[in-house]
Amino acid sequence: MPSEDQTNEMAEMFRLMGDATRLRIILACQEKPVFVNELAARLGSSQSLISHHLRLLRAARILKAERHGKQVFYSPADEHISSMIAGMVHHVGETVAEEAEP
Amino acid sequence: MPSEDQTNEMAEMFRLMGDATRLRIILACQEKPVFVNELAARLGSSQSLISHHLRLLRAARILKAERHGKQVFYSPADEHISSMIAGMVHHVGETVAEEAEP
DNA sequence: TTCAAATATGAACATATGTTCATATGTCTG
DNA sequence: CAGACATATGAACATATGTTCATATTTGAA
Repeated sequence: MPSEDQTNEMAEMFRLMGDATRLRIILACQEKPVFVNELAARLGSSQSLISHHLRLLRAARILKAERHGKQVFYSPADEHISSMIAGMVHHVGETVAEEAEP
Repeated sequence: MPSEDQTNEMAEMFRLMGDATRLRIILACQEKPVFVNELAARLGSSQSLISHHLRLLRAARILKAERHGKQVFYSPADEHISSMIAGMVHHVGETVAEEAEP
């Protein structure tokens, strides 16, 4: 049983992953580092919105930023998070499949 | 890469786990089934609040309800969710440890 | 240095969300 | 059936949160 602080930190992590825009950002960064404008283009969101969300994801150490010239590339900061995301992807994959079967 | 529907469902799951009260409810139900008033007592929250949250967790199939007489016992509805929670517990355990070391 | 490109930040706003209070519904026992 | 116990539900409210618009900051090139 996790401590109260740990529980709060977990909740904060989940909360950050619990917004569709933010989750899409996270997913988009899983394969290879992506820079901000590319994220905005892919997700069809404004650069400002993406940047606001990236700040939160950076602060929570879910993503890390790396600058190359004018562009800032974002990638997963933590392997645990990544594998948990992968687990959830797996989960919804199976859940949807089960519901469609009978 | 998950579909848009799957992404939304993932986000919804994470969102539900992203509230401290709800996460505590989920954690409390992991070991053995717990009934509503016991949850309220353990978490120091009102019965009403717990019940509201339980409804959301039921609807998302994170917890399932089972009635025994007057009491309704709640337990994990899905093993994937449970193992993901466990993974996150592990994660924050290690993260806190790492930060405390140097 | 000056300009443009890329990203970050701040204020403002509409909406979503957690909590409380009151009350309804369901269930066992006398 | 009546009454107590356990849980569920609805309305109301204060606050948190996602998004937009405007603007600041940083970086590379001419």
